[in-house]
Amino acid sequence: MPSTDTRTGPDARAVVTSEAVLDTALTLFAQRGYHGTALSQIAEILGIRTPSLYNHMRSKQELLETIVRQTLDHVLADFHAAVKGTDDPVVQLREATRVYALRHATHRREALIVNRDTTSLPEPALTAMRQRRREHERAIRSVIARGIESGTFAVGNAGLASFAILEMSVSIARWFREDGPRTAEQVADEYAEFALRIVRYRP
Amino acid sequence: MPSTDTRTGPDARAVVTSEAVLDTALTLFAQRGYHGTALSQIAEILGIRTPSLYNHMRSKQELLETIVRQTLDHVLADFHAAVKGTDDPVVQLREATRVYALRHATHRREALIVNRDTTSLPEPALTAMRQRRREHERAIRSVIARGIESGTFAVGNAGLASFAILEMSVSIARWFREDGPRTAEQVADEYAEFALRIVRYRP
DNA sequence: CTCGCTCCCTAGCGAGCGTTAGTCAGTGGG
DNA sequence: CCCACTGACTAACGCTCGCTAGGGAGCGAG
Repeated sequence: MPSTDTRTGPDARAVVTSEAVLDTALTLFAQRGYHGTALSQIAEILGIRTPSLYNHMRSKQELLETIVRQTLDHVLADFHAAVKGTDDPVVQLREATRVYALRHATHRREALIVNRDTTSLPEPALTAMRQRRREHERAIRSVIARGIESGTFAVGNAGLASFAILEMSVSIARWFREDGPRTAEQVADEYAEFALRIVRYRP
Repeated sequence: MPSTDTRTGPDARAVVTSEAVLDTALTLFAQRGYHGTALSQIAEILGIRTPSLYNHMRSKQELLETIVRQTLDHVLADFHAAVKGTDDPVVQLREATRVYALRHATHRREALIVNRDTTSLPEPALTAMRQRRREHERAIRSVIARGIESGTFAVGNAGLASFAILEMSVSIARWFREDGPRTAEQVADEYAEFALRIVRYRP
């Protein structure tokens, strides 16, 4: 949440941090998209004029790049932590899906921006970010492939299954509400179960 | 594909139809997003100047609205045709998923635009389009709910499952290639099978 | 007290946007 | 043959965009 000054009145003067700028950008980019958001809108919410934003950031593009890079790094870190403890494809796929789904429920704005606006990044950032996503997808795919090899999973094509699992999780960011009937953890558990069903793991 | 004049040379004069404008908009909106696309880019591809576009359309917004409305209408028509012949939830869910997935493979550009840029529509079109999507989602959900009631499906929550099934299908538009290893029909069949697995239908 | 730093402000630049108005060349039908 | 229509053009509009320059108020440290 943007931390503005507590003073009010005619000569109230907002005091803004770079975290507040990033947070507001997060909200607006998620709502209207990167190209659909003007810096003036970010500034207005923070209670300052547009040029003052430049005390806290270098450019609009840098804002987007920061958001995307941080998010993808977290996703990869989540994944590696999730699969670390075991070699069992069942546990690995369940855990990898669970943390991925959980992140999309708890960090909805970041997820929406990454999925909608990554392509608006300039090169070379675009290629770097695409590579991070591919890395994650390939890792999931190889977990499924090992499960197929060992006869634990029964699915025609590991690639198709990995796409389906990843993208159904991404969608959580679109509909999940914190004040809804289910907690983020409950939803993540359900989706982890869906993932195992897709690869037809029968306990 | 844009149908331009066959003449070439220094004084070649492009001749453009409104279908060609829509088609080019489809390609660019899908590639760069609605806000990320300028009319000048559409005009350049068609080989005309920007103002000439107005001989074939009313506004940029109208282009987007046409794309979204047509696509969602086709999705709903697909669905109703798919479930018409039977009351069996298994067949209905498989067919509904199959035609939805198939459309996302064969009409990738439309699907990408609907999913990314629907929120850029002005009211009241936005509400109308959201309602069409909800209608579709609710219809899928009720198929699943009937399957649960009859004991054919075993899944905790029909809503969660319907979201997962719909959104994994949407993702096809992101990776499918016509010249890839699988045909659109094959992919659609696989995803229809995934849908039944998610609701744990055991043949 | 005062110096220097932080961070806001106003003013303004240059570019690009979607859109309108008005013009003119080519084409097909009477 | 000519006239109306189609569909391109140039010119220009008002607006918004991201961003820069330069100035000044408030605050903490010495």
